[in-house]
Amino acid sequence: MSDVRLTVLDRRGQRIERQVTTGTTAADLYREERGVIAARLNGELRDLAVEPRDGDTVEPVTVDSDDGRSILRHSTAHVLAQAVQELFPEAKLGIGPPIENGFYYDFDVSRPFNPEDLKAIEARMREIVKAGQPFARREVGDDEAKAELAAEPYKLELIGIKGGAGDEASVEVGGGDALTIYDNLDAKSGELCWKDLCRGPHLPTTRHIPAFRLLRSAGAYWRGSENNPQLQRIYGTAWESRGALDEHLKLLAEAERRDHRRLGAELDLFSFPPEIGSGLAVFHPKGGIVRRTMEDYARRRHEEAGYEFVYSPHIARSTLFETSGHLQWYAENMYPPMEMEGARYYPKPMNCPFHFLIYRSRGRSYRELPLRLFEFGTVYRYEKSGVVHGLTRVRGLTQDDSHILCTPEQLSDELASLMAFVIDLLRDFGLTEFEAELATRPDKYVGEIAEWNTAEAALRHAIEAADLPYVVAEGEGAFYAPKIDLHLRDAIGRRWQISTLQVDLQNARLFDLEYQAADGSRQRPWIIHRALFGSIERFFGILLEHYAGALPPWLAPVQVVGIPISDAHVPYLEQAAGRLRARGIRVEVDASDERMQKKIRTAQTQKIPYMMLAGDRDVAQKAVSFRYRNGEQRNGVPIDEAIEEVVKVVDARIQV
RNA sequence: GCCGCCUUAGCUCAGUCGGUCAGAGCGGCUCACUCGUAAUGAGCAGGUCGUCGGUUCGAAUCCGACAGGCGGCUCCA
Repeated sequence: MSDVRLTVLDRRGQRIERQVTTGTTAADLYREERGVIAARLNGELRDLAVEPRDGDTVEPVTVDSDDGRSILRHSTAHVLAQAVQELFPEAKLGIGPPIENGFYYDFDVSRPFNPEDLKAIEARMREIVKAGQPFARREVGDDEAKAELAAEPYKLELIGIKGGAGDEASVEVGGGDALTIYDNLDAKSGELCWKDLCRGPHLPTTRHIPAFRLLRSAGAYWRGSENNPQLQRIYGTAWESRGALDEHLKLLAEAERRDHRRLGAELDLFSFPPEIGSGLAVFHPKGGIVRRTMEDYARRRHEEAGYEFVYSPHIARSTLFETSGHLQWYAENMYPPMEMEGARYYPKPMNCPFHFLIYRSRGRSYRELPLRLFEFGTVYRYEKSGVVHGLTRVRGLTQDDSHILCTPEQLSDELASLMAFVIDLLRDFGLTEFEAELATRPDKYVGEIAEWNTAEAALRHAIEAADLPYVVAEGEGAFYAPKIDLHLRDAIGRRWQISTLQVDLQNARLFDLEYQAADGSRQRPWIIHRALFGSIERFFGILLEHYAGALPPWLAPVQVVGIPISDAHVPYLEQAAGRLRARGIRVEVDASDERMQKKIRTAQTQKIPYMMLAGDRDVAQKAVSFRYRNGEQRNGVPIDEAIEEVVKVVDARIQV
């Protein structure tokens, strides 16, 4: 009986109208197509076992697509949970969703997992994969599900909150529809091996897992709240092929190689002496050069863009932070106060109140607006001990902070040009891929909703004018302002948050900021807060990772190192170095006792852009020989030309 | 802050069952070598084994607290 008419797409997207018999499954439709592990039925992801009905449209989902990988990872998470419960029968199940590049599963266990446990679990998983257990879906009623899962308290809780979709728990119960349980069956006997409450879809069998690896275990709060019990989470990764897994593991190793904490020590850039305190960095001379170069360049660009430079102290009395609302809203992120002369002084967590006082120090005219106040302002924030991380999450940080005060009419244009300025400056640091996130009014907020809406609209306009890809993060704004967080992608595709732009009307009122308008009336200015690097420290760390330590010559602490073939050539190189120095180039001559080969190795590991060698042949030709970071060399370069080459690259701020 | 792991020389790390276990490589210093594109050789110096407390005849080693770090969670520039 050919009574079911279907529109069937193949993996190339070709549509074919087909008539099949009742009971034909998606698996039957794609029997000939390799790598198809699920189907999209009228746009919805389903198991391959699904039986399409008359008029349905069926598309294949291959394991190497985004959806396919998610399904693969979700199924691998199930295999993980099955292995854990077989080895640790007392383990209670939390949730086990796919995530970017992998999956995890949370368990409530009496004892946390250790690395040996992970090995044993992974071994058991391989057996389950090899056994080729089918994933079988069945729908159950709420009461039925509760009875079956009586021993799984967390699953019961999920059933209870079913419908509250949107979080990761929705992977387990979906939103609204009937509950489903997936049974893992013995491939031969059909006997039940394991089951889990799950929305699906899943791979046809565990054998369809080509490659996976468990990565680590860690504590994680149940349903993401620190008020809930802490479960033990196991992270893993799964891929459509052995090769894809290896690629991913290589990327992880590459990320480790680029770790700015490692590079900071290896290149002698900065350190975190425990004597100073957790999350408080010192920059060594070489790191200092990089940082100062970054700052100098940013300073110059800001000057050109009409910013005025201000300075403010690191501490202020409590009354200032009462006015700004920080003590009311932000106290838990602030360092505790110092008592003096009957007053309490707090280290500042933000620069804004100081800049507002500068604005308020005298009457302001609309003719002065937009007024752009800039400061490399060092602030201190109490970060919980567990979150401090290298330069990207510290307790003392310097923001390239500014506050722009403008009229309501200027707001939109100012934001749009600011956005262009931000992107342009970041591009000069060699960053090219940006994404914006519009963070809107949080639950804890001050001010009027109408003002928030105006501010949010202005920010949205700025993003759209800059033609940036963006997402909206509902409720993620600061308590006093909605904001744009700008993210960038680094050289190996990782996402970092950097710039932040906020529009704020609260503080103009809190600080009673005014300007006199053309008609003689007094008006409130709008305020734009913005930090472009985010913080100098964080940006420093991001750049280091982006470049894997091989900074472009204009930022490199040492731009050229002179390497003599023998001692006799030191004076010759010193002379060339002197000429480079006169052109503003940072150059050293390695006059140590080491062999020339060793000096090259040292310069290479220090990632110095230019090695300038000189031996008898070069001296005879009034030349030097270059060796570059990539190992290439250029011999017999006339000194004048060599100098121009370096100066040109540094001035142009290009990478070599 | 929470869970787990870690802390031995400037760095990276050995150190078994609690008893010559204070060790190596790199780095530093000294001497010799003077060399054409990623490690010349020899010698020397460096450590209250994170800190404090406990167990023990005896602690780098076992236990506890604290500090710092690492991986996550929560939070976030």
